[in-house]
Amino acid sequence: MPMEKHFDAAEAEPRIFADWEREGCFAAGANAAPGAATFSIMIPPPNVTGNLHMGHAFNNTLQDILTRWHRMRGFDTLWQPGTDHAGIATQMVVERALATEGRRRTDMSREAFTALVWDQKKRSRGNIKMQLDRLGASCDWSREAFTMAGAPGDPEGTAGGQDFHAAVIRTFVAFYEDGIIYRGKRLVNWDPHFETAISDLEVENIDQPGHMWHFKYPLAGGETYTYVERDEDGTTLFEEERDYISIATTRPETMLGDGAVAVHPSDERYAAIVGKICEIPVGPKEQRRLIPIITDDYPDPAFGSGAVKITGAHDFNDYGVATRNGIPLYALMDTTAKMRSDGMPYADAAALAGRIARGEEDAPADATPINLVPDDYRGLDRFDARARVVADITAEGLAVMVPATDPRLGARAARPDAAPEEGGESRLDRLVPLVEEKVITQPFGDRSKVVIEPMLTDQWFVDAARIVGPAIDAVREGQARDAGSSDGTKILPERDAKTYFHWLENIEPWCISRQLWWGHRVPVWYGIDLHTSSFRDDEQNDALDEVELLALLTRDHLVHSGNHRHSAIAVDGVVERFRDDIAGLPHPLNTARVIEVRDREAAVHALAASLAEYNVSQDATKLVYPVYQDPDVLDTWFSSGLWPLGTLGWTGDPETDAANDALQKYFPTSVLITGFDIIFFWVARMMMMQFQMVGQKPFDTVYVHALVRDEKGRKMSKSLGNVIDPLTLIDKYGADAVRFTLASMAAMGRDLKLSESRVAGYRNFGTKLWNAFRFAEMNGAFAGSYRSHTDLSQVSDLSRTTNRWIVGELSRTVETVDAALSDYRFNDAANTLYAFVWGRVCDWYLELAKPLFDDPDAAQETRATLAFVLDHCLVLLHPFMPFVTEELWGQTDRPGRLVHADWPRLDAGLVDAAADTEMSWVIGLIEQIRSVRGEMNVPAALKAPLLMVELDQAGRTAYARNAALIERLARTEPVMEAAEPPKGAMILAVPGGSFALPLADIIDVAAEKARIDKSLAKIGKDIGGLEGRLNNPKFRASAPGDVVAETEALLAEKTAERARLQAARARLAEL
RNA sequence: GGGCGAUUAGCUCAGUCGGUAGAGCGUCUCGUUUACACCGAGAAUGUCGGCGGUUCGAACCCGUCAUCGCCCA
Repeated sequence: MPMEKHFDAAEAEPRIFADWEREGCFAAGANAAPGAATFSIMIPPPNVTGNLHMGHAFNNTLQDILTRWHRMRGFDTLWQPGTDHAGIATQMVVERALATEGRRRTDMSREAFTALVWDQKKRSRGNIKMQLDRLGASCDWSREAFTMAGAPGDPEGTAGGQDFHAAVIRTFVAFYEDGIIYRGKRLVNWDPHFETAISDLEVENIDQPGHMWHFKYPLAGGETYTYVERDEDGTTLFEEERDYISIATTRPETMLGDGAVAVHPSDERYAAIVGKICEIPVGPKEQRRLIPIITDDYPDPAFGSGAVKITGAHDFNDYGVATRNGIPLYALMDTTAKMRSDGMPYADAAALAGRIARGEEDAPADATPINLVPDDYRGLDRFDARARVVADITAEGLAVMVPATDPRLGARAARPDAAPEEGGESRLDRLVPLVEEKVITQPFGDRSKVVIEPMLTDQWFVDAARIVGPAIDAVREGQARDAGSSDGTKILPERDAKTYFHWLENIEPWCISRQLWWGHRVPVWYGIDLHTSSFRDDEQNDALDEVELLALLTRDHLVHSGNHRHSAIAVDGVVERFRDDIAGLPHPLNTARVIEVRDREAAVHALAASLAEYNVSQDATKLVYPVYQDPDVLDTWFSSGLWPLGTLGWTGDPETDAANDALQKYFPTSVLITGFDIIFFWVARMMMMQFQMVGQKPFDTVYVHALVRDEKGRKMSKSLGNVIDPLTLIDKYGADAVRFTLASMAAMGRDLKLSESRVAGYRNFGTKLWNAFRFAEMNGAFAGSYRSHTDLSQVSDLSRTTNRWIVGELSRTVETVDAALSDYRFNDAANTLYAFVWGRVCDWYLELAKPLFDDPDAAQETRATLAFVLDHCLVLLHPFMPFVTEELWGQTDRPGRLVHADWPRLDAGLVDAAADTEMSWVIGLIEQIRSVRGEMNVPAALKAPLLMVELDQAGRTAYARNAALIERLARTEPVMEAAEPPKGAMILAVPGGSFALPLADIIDVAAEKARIDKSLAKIGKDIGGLEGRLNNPKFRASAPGDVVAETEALLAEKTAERARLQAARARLAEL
């Protein structure tokens, strides 16, 4: 039964994929040759609740191409799949679902909530796998990893043999013990929507139209100074007496937390008032806060008024100024970025701040308890507060006023008025508050899309600068490495290594704590520090009396006392250390049992209760020392930073790890394929973390790919609505077409502009391949004596040039494809295959083979050659188009599946130069005849007579050996010799001679003249150029010999061709 | 403001060592010749962004300008 005319992708792909999986074709080590080298790739883990977009399709296609290529070559291959737990994103998914029922996460316990997230994880994990399966990704799912596998609450335990959680926690503890991780109160990027800190990488700075307000900060005590503005030459431009300093700000609501006004030390305009005190022009009049005017290098004298208000707790630049100058950091907002309503009343806070500003009192190390939000602003959203502040200051007349026509007002500026006589009333005198319209860069959370608020909070940080060294060195070595060496890690394309270096060499501390519930909980436990100045064992009698107990019990004391803290992989590991902490306490406190409680509040409670009970019972065995775990979780990237080790079941225990075959075999991994957008997020951090934990690089090579854009070159985004879902494309065109499209466009470091017509084109390519097989089958290619594509003997002694030629072409193609894939030039590999399969095999070889099937002497070897060549097409295309190739492979009885077929190793001796020359000549002749026929409108059905006018020996031999092929493909009668072409015949100049098509009654003489004239013009131009070069003595002197020889040969050939054309033209002129 | 990249056929892009520019798609003409109309045959289309330099020779190397994009601040 003949094959169908098309490959039915929708039917075949799921079936084929299921076969592969069922037979374990993708298992680590499948098809490995004995003693084979390993090849391992770790998938960049997608978000477990996410969906794969075009970028993932691209990324995974490239990984699959490399994986399948190596597996067929007999490497011990592992492609490790898995997902990450995506802290914020996943918590968001579950919280959103809760919100539809009107519930919030805080309505339930942390355990109950995370149980819901685990459920969600279980539900969505299959989605990613399904999508990768549809793409044909040959991952080993039996080893599927998850960045939170084995964490408390994981219903699947340590599936896949990896306790990823343990690896993450162990790493944290190791870093903690080395002091690489530390806790600090610093300004961090705070996401008010998710109420968590995020790292600077998770912030997108976006330019937006905004405003800059100008306000007057009055000098305290009615002081005045002369404000003078001068130009570059020192000429006075403007001078006035002022009792204020003018400040520009884009964030008026933060004025409430100002600690100073800063000017540049070189700014002469303000020199007279440096060191003086000014007043923040907002808040209750009777408690106006006073702040000093200081100097710092940060203010830019040319920007705004040159004076900058300093709000250390709400701006990163101001934070620097404040810490350099000892200015207190006053926090103004709560975790949702509303103006604070906790802490002391405004009057007390303002008074305290005043004493600090006047130097009457030292600023506390932690100014957080001081709430400087005036009572009637408390609880307002930050943007509402901004409006209120602006309105209040303006109402009080402390806004800087300008004429309504000031251009800085932007669109709101009044146009210079029409003259009064035209009916306009002059308003030039009218003054309005100076509110500049300008573009301001604002930070947005990449997940929440809300404006990020710099906030002063306690967080955990990785001191990345301490561990960055080996990560930089390794890539330096990698970039410098010679061919064949595997020193260090090579980043491709090289330009991305520059980005990598730039970031690592300027690395900042990495904030790794997140105020979320979903994630690896920070393995640190706290216990209340009872060694405080306010607690004394007054009698020194080593026993607690009631007075002392009362002091301890004072709630305020416990709430505000410090902490002991210790880190270990579990609470058991910290018990002993807490015992040491309390060993120095009075008896019997020093014997208290260390117990774990839920949180700090519970700890205070438990301690108080225990002390109270002791007071009554005097039973020391009932005394407890409660400790509690840090409530925060770790940044997801901290755990994905361990991906290469964690997925292989690394534990950090030397003995266990030495016995872990997979770890020993597949680490370090061969290559990481990932997008440029996570070089910092992920690649750099993996480098740092693997080096720190095991002292080895995680990968030999990092291939960084670009972005998949829409066909107009725009980024695909939900808001633009131009997202192309890879599954939709796969449904429509099949996975092979999608994969081939992506591969063929994967020029290193360049964005892909994806258009559907391109995908359709490669779907057609699959059909072309399909029909080539259909042809082969109809001609019994596989039914004959053909054995297998690995048996070279059947193509080593071919009698026909056509067969020798195509085998040589195949050999060259294999070489080119291997070279391209070795260099990660996926596009070159794909395009080479396309050109070979369609342009050589289908367009020429199949057509040339048809007459050979009718030749009893050639039919047998031609069938074998055809089968051999087509089988190689399948093998070579398999990494790119796995489905259609596997299906075609299965059309014939085979010992195994294509996925495990041997990658070709062809002998370079298969290339036959004589066969190449002969076939080029034959193809050239056929193309010429076809071209002339087409241009002269010779009916396609007409078999044209063909005359050999003159021809050298090589040409005669070539023609004789391929006469049947030429006459069939060019649709000509058997050739006749003619000493002179008849009048009106069309002349074809070929290497070594010329032919004629005597079709005088058909052709249009004028058109034929025009055709030849055109050819002559073109050839004349070519000859002119060639002669120009050869006649230049400097060319002969400086150019390499082979270039000169090549040029001479080309000139000779062109000159001969021109002579033939000229002769033909002369004959036409006789008509 | 700093850094990186791009500019080649109508569109999307290749172009390795400097040696007279290629592919796919699209367009036009012709064609049901027993693999394929998701096809075949043929054709047209270029100031390689501008200017300058190096060179016997520049799409390629250098400088500069223009436009666009990305990253960082």
